[in-house]
Amino acid sequence: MVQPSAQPLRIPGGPVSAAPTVYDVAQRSGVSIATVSRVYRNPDSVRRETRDRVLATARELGYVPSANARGLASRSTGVLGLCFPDYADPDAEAGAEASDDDDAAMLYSDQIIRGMERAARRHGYALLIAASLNGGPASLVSKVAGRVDGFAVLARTVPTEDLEVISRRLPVVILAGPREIDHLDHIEVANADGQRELTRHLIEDHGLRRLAFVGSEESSPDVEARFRGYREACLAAGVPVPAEPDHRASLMTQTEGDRAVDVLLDRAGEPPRALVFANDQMAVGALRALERRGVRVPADMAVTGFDGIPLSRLVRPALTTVRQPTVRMGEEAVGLLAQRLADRTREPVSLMLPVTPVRRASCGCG
Amino acid sequence: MVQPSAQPLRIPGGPVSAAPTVYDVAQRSGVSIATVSRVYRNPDSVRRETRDRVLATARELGYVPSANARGLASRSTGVLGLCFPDYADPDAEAGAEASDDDDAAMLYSDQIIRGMERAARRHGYALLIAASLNGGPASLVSKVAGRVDGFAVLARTVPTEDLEVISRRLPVVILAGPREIDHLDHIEVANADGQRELTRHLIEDHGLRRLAFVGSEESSPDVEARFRGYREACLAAGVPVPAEPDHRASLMTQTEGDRAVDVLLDRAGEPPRALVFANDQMAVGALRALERRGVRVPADMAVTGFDGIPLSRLVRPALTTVRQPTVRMGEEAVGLLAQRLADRTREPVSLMLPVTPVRRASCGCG
DNA sequence: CTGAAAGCGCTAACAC
DNA sequence: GTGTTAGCGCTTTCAG
Repeated sequence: MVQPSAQPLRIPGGPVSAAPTVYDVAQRSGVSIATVSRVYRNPDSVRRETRDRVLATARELGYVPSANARGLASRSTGVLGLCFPDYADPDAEAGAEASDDDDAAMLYSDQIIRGMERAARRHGYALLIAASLNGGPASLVSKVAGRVDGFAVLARTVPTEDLEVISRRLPVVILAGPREIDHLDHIEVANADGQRELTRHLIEDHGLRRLAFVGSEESSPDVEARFRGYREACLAAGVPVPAEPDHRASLMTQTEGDRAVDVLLDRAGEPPRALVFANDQMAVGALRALERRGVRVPADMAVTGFDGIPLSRLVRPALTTVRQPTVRMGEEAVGLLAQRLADRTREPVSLMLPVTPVRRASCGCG
Repeated sequence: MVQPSAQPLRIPGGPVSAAPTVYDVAQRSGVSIATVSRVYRNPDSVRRETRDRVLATARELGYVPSANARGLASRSTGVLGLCFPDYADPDAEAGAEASDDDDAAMLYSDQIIRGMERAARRHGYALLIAASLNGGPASLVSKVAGRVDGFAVLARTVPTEDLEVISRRLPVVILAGPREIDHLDHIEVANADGQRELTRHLIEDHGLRRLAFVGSEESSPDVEARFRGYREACLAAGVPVPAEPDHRASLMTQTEGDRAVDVLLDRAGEPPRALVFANDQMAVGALRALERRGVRVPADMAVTGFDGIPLSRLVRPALTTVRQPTVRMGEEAVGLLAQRLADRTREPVSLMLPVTPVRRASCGCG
């Protein structure tokens, strides 16, 4: 049987010809492009017979609807986005290679991706993820923003000014960190609460009263909040309340945690009995430094971190820390986006998610 | 200062007016739309002065380029995709909630996402991820395929027929499983090698000669390959070679692993000394069942799994298994896609990635 | 270096 | 049920 109008069929694997469009399918199956469109968008609105014919030719031609054209015409994509910074702690990567497997390198962002992916799936959305890499005028932003119905941004990934502009066009939710723009939806975690509770535990349950807090040089709202919680616990327990962290690391990496130990223990005066780090990475580095110096943990020195990264459980002694609800953050983010997509006039929401202290060996528990 | 032509500026947070387009920016900054376009695509081709003016109005208007329109016009998106089945082992989810944290629920697909995300980032692509949920005629496919420059599919996620059609239009790489379509790029893991080595270890290093293999009812190429490796090891060691798995579970879940133990141990004849499961989930379930029955692992019974999921390390005794290079699979997938995008005429590639046996307590090691 | 004009492939009213 | 007709917002020659 000879094909009426040309449109030569292709041999799979051969060079690719121009992709067939609704027009090709329509012409070949003897209907209008509108009908072809309907077959894909709302199958029931087309007579069964017609539909089958269209689907058959589509298949025959290798027709794949262009989501771009679709999005352009319908102004919606069915995709949610996530932008985050290019976290790449060289220490972490190195540690992972040496480690038993890949899990140690699981990052904060990976967990959020997991949460968002699951939630997005439930809501019928796909997820577009992009890490900032710095490019042209509106690189990351234009890459994601123009392609999704709404998206989440990890704090400080996108310049506030850009966010301001974009958020005028589509729903954006800010994750972690402070609410940079007050009319946006926002999700943060109870940093202060977590650090306060952990510190209280050290002081009251373990009877430690000489503590040292290690923060970061760079001002970070998260770290500040944690320090605040630390101070509150000291205050409540009648322990001297420091005005400043005992040490500020230049980066919150393992190497810097290691260095912090040297700084703190070589300082004049009586050394602390507990090292409270603002994140797990530094605490892990500290564990190594202490071992090297022959300081026993937790017998001679308690150590705590913050975040609850997988690595915290793998090190010996296992690290006492405060776990952030990362997966849940991702889920909540999708929830907020979905809600705002449904009602743009809704009042901006700010969620504070609870954290959970995890007591392990490094503080003397377990 | 009064604005010349209307285009009212908006108050952040207020109701959203129609999004500004190149036309708005062009008109307002006194250039043509072509120039606006150039400013974003190739900044150097526009006089600095003009460019700054355009960028300024763009910002003022809250202009965000539409990636859809861009993709439509330029036929490329800068996005790679990943499709995978909606793995949702109820057992795993439940276990995770009870567990210390979220890591236990890290799935195979999550690891691959990690690998692809990192690699995509390095190659300058964003990643679109979508789990199959079954929808209209070409649901998953049309959602992803029309939106990306190329994508990876976890075996059996998309009907082979659909894949056949789509792969005529854009690069596709098949992950794991058999190469359903022989002219596509393909990545698989050395299932047989891994299982053979693990089995050899059980027989030669631990002196076990009465083993039982648990596969799946549903025919799965991965499981078949693992069983093949198992048989090869038996053959090489002079142990009786079974024609069929000793048991086939209906699903490869924890519950079924539990059931398998009952079936195997309540069978007439001498019970096995080692249980070799085709995946970790079942092995974990078996561990629980054995404990309940008072069978000591590994003293009375060795147990092994396959996959190397995080949970395998968390259970007690820790599970001996074979780790799949999941993250690397994701990375390689991006690599293959990037290469094919650069040269469509390239010969199809099939990669076989090595796996690594992980000896832990459940087989008598560690 | 900049502008004009022709699409890219699809959806969405609105007729028939 | 199905066809017609406009765009959606941007890129891309081709002129100037």
